[in-house]
Amino acid sequence: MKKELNKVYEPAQVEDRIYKFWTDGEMFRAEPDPKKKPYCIVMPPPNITGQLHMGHALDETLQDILIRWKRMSGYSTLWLPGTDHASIATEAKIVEQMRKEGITKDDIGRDGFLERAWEWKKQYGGRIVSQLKKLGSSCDWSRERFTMDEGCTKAVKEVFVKYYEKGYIYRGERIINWCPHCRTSISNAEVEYEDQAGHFWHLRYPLTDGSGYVELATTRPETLLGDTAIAVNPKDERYKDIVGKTVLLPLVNREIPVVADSYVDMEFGTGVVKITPAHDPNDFEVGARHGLPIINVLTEDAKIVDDYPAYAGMDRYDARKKIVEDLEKGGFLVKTEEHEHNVGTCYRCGTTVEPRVSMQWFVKMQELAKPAIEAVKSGETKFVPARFEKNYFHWMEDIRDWCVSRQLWWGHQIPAFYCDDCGEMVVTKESSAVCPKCGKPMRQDPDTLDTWFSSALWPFSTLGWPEQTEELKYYYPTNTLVTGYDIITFWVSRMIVAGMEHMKQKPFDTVLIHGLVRDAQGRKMSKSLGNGIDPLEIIANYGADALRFMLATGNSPGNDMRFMEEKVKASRNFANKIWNAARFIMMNLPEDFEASELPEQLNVEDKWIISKFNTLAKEINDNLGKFELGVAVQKLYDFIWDVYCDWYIELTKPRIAAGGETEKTAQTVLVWVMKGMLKLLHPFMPFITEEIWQALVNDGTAIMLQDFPVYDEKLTFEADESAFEKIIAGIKAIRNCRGEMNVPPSKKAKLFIETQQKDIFAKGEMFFERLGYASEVHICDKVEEKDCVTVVTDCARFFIPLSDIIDVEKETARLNKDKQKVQKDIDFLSKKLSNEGFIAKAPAQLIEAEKAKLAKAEEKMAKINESIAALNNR
RNA sequence: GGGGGUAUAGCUCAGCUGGGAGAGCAUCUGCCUUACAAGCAGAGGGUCACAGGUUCGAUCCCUGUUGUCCCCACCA
Repeated sequence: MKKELNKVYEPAQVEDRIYKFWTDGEMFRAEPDPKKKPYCIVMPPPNITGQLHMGHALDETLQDILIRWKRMSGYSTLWLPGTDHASIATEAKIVEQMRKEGITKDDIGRDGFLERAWEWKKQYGGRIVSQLKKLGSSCDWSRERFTMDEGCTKAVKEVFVKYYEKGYIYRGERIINWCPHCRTSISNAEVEYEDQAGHFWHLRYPLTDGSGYVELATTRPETLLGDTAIAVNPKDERYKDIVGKTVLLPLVNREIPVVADSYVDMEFGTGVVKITPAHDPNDFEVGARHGLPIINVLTEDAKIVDDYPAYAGMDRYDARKKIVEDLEKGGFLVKTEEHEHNVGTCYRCGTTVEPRVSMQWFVKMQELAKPAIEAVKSGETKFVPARFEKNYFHWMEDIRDWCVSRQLWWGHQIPAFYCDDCGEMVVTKESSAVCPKCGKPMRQDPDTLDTWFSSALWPFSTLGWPEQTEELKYYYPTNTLVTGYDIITFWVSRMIVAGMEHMKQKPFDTVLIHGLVRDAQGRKMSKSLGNGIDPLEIIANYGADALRFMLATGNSPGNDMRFMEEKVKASRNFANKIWNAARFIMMNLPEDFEASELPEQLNVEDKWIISKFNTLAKEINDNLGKFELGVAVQKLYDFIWDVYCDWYIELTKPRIAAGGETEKTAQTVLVWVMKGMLKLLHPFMPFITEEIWQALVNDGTAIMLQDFPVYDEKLTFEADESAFEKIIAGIKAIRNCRGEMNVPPSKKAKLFIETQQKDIFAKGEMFFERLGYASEVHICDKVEEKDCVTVVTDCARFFIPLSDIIDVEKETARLNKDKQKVQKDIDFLSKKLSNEGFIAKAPAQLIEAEKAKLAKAEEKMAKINESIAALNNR
């Protein structure tokens, strides 16, 4: 049954082979199975432009842990992978690539561009997928999807038409956020606001009746070209007289009215605002209320339009400078102040967005949002941690219409068609349309849809919707969505909206939110800072298991974490620890060893570890069920390292040396617990656990398809567990004492144990020899030895004759220190137990436990006193 | 302007519904004990930010303060 293992675990020689073993065996495949319960996770589709980064690594790791756990727990488990076409990001990449070749989009036209884009997708779209595999992701790759594949495209059209027919989608001329660099509209969610240092220019506009000037302030003087009014608050006494008059717009010499609008804040600036409906969302509103004309002064790339020859073709910021100069020359500039203001930027490229009036498609969100809000309010869908529900509600309850059209070519082209002759418009799922009025072929809207429009449908489009597939029936609603808090608004909210509207059911029951992986200094990892860490490099150096383990450890849902290489190293060391534990077991197993059930006859230490393992299995399941992956992994670490390796393995060594039946039992228990630990650990460290499993069990089975350990009451041995803890406490006390006295392990000494519980300690004799460095062990009612170091626990005194190094003074001091500690315990406990309130109100179980503790402490105190007295009487 | 996170050992962080504070790394002391020096056995180190409150009992719940980080918001 056994195979030789290398001394050091080398992940690089294992991982690809194991991954192939899984995929060759089609072990990630999921099929609807009426005999099983479904468990489904749809993977947040990474962008095809993307390279694997730490954020993905964390996201994937968490999902894979859950999926592997559920798979082993008997669910029909589908983890559905895929990628996102990422319209803006991908288009930008291709445009950039073409720029290097000296060509533009217009040179090759829409079809030529799309051809290039698909080519690009073919070439790079698979890159991120192969990187995901390196992490050990157990997705059903046979079901891999792409947001622009046939099925998703069908779903997108279906939804668009349905929304349109129900009146949820409309087309209109609105002021939207425009990115002059990406040359497209973007939605509110895609704008990031940041404070920027700027100026506040105070200008004066002359009244046309010659009665003076009106002073106002602006942060954007270049938009003055598009001013169509100035506004004051109707309640503002200062300006009562000028409302209804007109002013002459400087530089442009256009006569524009002074209007009264409550939007104007009297306290701010001069209480007068210039109104530029085409370039400011508020001004747009004011303009609409007062019927003001909308004058657009900027081109798509934020240059001044040709209508203003003095500035035509100038970039908005150059124009700003020139206009301020000209205003100054003309005597219109009163003063310039420093001013910090909040500026919207494009979340993709960081360019300052330009509010711009244009014809766009919108989704009316308010009605659609209601069932989505209700789904979370009612607890149908839960966020973990729950606090993110507040973010969600905040966004949803104040939701604006969603601008879904993009002036891009890479994406789902809007299924709307226009007749150039009569202006008729048709919205249809068909790929072409004929004008119902004049019978002529219609032209499809050139715009594409926001990337998030298709990802909003991801939980059901990937399962086959709009077809009623078996998969859709079986796996929808999906179970857990794992994602970062940064895309709750972009994606999570829109999936819930779409799920409630089209499926009439929530898309998933839990949203597990994780934080960001930051660098060691706590900064965001970013390209511009160059502080990103490549997960693939970490995998190459330490192994995927170490990276996964590190990402799962010491991390709680929703909180950011720092990436530190030392943490990966610690995880790698842990992997190595298990590796060597397995190696130890196997090198001691006989050639003909057959892994078997636990024997009837078990030693107390066997029952001790089996019982502890049983508790562990229960807790791991509990923690995973509550999404406390970090807690679960910590418990596993402690059990494997401290309980199994540092204690149990050491305890088996004398038995292995002894041979015979006790050796055989030890081997059986060693293997039994090891197998159980490997199974518990497998979701976290899939590769090494599979590799060890293969070597240890060697019967062609895969650990990833084994049953996950669960609590089994037959395996709990409370009495044996606590009995053996007494032996451990004794050994620890002896080691502690020897350690303090700097006695090396090689210096063995006799050990006399004085106890009332001889039967218990008798079972530990060989352990006191091996782990307590005793040359021989004597257990008795009363020890009369002289010149002994004495060590005290609550149920025994340990006498170690070390006459050559014993120092009465030091020994007394040591015992007194011990005594002080115990006294503190006694004080604490007796105070607590004499508190009437405590006795009256604390749970009875706790009171009993505290009483027991006090009794033990008092017992220990008596023993210490005895020892001190003996020392003094020497 | 609203909303939220966070404050725990020198560092990075855990701590499940309130019942004597934990890990990793770092530091110190012993150990090549035939699975592992990527290791073993020990040690030191914390008024759980501050001030109140609830409670028999608070790191945990409530209020306020301070520091820090984030999200949202139309103030020209």
